[in-house]
Amino acid sequence: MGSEKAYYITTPIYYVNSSPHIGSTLTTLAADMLARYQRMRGRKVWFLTGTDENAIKVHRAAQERGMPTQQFVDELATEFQQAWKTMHIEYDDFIRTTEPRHVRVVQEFFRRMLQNGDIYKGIYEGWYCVSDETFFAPSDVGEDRLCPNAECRRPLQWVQEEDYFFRLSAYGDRLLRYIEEHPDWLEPEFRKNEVIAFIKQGLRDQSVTRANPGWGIPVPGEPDKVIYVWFDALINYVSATGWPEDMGRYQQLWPAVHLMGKEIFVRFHATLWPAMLMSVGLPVPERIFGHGWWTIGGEKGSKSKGNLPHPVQLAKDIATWSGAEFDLAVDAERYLLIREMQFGLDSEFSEESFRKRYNSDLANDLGNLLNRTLNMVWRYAQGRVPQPLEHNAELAQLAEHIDRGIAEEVYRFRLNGVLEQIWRMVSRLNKYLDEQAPWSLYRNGEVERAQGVLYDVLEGIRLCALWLAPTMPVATARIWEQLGIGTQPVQASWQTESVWARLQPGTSVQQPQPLFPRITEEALTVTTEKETEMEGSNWITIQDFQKLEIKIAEVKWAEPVPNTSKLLKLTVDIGGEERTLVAGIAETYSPQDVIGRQIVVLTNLQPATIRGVQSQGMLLAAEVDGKAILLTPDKPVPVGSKVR
RNA sequence: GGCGGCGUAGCUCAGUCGGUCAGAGCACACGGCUCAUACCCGUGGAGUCGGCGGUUCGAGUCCGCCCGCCGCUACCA
Repeated sequence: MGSEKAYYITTPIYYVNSSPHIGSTLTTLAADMLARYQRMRGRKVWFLTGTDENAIKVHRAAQERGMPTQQFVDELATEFQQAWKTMHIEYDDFIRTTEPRHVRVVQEFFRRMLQNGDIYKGIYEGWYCVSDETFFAPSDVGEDRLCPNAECRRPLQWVQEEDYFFRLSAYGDRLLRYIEEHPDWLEPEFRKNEVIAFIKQGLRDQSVTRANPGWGIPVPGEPDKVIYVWFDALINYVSATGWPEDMGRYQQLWPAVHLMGKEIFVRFHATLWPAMLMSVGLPVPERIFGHGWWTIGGEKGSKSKGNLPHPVQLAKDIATWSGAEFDLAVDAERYLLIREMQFGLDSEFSEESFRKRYNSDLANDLGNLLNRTLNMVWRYAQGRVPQPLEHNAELAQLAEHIDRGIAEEVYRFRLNGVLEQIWRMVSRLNKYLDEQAPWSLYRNGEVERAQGVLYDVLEGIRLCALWLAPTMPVATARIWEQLGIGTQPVQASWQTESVWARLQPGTSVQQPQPLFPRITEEALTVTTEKETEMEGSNWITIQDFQKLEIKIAEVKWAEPVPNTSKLLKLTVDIGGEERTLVAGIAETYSPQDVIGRQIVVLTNLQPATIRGVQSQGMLLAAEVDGKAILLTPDKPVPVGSKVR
């Protein structure tokens, strides 16, 4: 690495309690795209991702599996690395918070902040579960004061623990001033406003240590305490630079551009982290961008709900639907994940719209363009790149505009906008072919003119592939290969290659080979049938049904759950036993409406704490336009009657 | 509750300082082409720009109120 300041881009370090999902894939993919773009533009780039391994929950998850914690995190870190490799994501560094290089720096941060008075000793109070060795926020604890962990449910203790605190409260004004003076620092804009509102309401000091549960980074000089997870995790961005030992490397890298999901933008990346850096005397990050989520039915998709595909599985699906080679299906997925999302906002995930987009953009527009052009090159120019007739000023100018447009979109993190820019050229080329109709020219004996048109289109395709390389590194390499170019676009210099008429006449092109075969209805039907066979149908067996314990209950009491609009807390009798239920029926029913009524309750559902209230079962209701309509017995029945 | 945002063609959304802003893409219909992965190209529909008032010569574009939806509101990697 030279001495010039690198483009240092980061993703959050991912929590190793499960495998990569579509959310972490989105962040990492976006970072990969930006890193590849900057690299092609000739900047030194350092792309960092990694895993967060010090959380107490990780330790517990390992213990539950009867596995040494280190081995557990090793395996999950490997899983992340493999997933990224499969998705054609190429990072420069993968940091793990259990690594000594990170632990040292966290402790150094702690020491410095203790020294300058920003960390002080205080009393942390909270609900503590002895069994889980975990603190819970008051908002997570129900009135029953039982452990929110559904598998635990033991009584919690109100404990006071001597802990260290970070004087976050002292940084509000400095943060606000910095935000004001650097309008592009936090993006998107509407989230910046959330940060401002958050800071303006007043910042509170933050506890940064916990009693040592046998896992985590020890507090220097106090082995009975560990650094609390957020304080530890955020520092990875600096510890990966080699600070403070390798100041040369640090100076080339820091500050970084941070990319993350919106859930950890406001409080952590845009508030706590910059304040920590200010305290230690380091520059704050260069840019901080929080993107939206893929949603299903308006809610954040999650693996536990099983409603969003696993990224690798989605690539396999695309390959199956279309018949595309797996690596090209991966690139197609990369394209779709970026193209189908307004990067700052949430986007609704739909397989169908992914398929439509695949067909219209990749198969019909881009793929078919390459295919039809090469076909004509073989027919009308003996499979060699022909001579241009004259400089095509119009297309050359369009290329320049798009090049500039891409730079602008990249700066604003509008990654879908980058792709929209490129499609201006794809569309123009398809149209240009129709306008010029080289097949007619050839038939009329105007061979050179026909060939000139083909040159222009080939050149346009070459540029599109160059521009698309950060998004689809493998597919664009195939395109250049088919054009007879001996190098890969990802390794090309944007500056020298993003210029009209770089394509060398005379070189042999390859026989056209569809990169992105269309997804047809027939293929889809076959796939669906296959899936049905493989996964079993949607039928459940009578045994499955018998696992459900459904009873008639009587509502003894009902009251709204504070600070919610949809929730009622119900106390019900299920036949000699009282249960508390949280039900989302407040939009349809008031407490008086339901008290005394008989309802249908699923009584052996795993309890869950909702808004601080533990719900010990689920009331059954019909859903009409999103509102709940209660199910009740046709005539009064003994409370506790089984439903079957 | 407080702060912020959104509600524009069937769908997803653009609309910068108020005056060709009533738009794009997809979908649909019709037409053209035949080099191509039944592709590509062209044309079209018309939507009270959430509702009601107001400011203005003129308002999706500013102001007020109302309806609906959403985000943030501290320890959730």
